[in-house]
Amino acid sequence: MPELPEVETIVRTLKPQIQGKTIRSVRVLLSKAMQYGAERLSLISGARILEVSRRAKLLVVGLGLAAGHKKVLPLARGTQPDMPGLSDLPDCLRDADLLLVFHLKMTGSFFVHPQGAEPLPHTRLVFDLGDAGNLFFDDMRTFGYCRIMLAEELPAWPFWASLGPEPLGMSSERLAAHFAAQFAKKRSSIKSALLDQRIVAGVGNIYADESLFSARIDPRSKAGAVPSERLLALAEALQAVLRQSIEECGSSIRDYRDALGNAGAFQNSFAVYGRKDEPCKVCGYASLQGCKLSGRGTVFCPVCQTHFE
DNA sequence: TCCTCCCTGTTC
DNA sequence: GAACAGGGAGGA
Repeated sequence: MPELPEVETIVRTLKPQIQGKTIRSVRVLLSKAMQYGAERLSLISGARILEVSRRAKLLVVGLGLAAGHKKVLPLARGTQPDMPGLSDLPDCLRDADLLLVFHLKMTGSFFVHPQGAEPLPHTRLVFDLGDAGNLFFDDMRTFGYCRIMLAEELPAWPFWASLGPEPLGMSSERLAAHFAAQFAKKRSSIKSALLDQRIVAGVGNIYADESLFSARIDPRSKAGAVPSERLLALAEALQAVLRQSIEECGSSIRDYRDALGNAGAFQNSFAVYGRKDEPCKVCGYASLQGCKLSGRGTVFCPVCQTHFE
């Protein structure tokens, strides 16, 4: 389940394989995998891949269209730098003619296969890169998607427009202050708040549980009840966990692989995620407790983690 | 603010 | 053969 560190790892491993390459054509093997902009597929033929980047859990590919295709675009080029909703988009992507925006959801993955390779059972999209091979978008559970978008359309996409800040894009003190301001209005649990992409972008089930354990906060605590010094601990813990996971190329549980087919290593550092009924690595308490929050499996140590009500 | 649904492969 | 994995949309 690619969260921020896994998507970041995929960007880093995919980029050197496809940047600068030209897309000859695209095959759509599952129509719902092309969620938006499918009528623009023909424009992509001959497009050059300018950039591969990330925002939240989304992987964004910037394209420069072939000369004959540019004039077909419905909107005039050139974005205002202060356009709301675009402030988190790297400059190199604002300048692209067209964007491919991917959400990998639980099982989306990329792999560059040799030219002419046959699709696999879960291959949903194939980008023919000519001599550079075929880029496969595989997705067993078919929750993932690709959107073909103009940068100008991003602010009108509700999901994009609602995304909160990048947790690694600011100091831990500022992140803590942001948490304090956002959590104060919430009646839900602090874990639900961490998973809320409108509050902070890119955190999923793994890093929510791990950061709350590291900050010694019970995930069932009411978000607004956690004292500010604990929110600083949480901000520091979240950033540390995300940075360490990126360093270790993400967490490989079940099927996650980067764009070179390699597994990450951060799963070996899990303190609580997936360790229900196992002993706490810090206090030795015999069996970590499990519960459901926001419909997500949650694991925590009832001894180490303080409950705030 | 919470629940159900989407989807398929793995585990019990 | 049921339970489980879970991000986000949509509905209660």
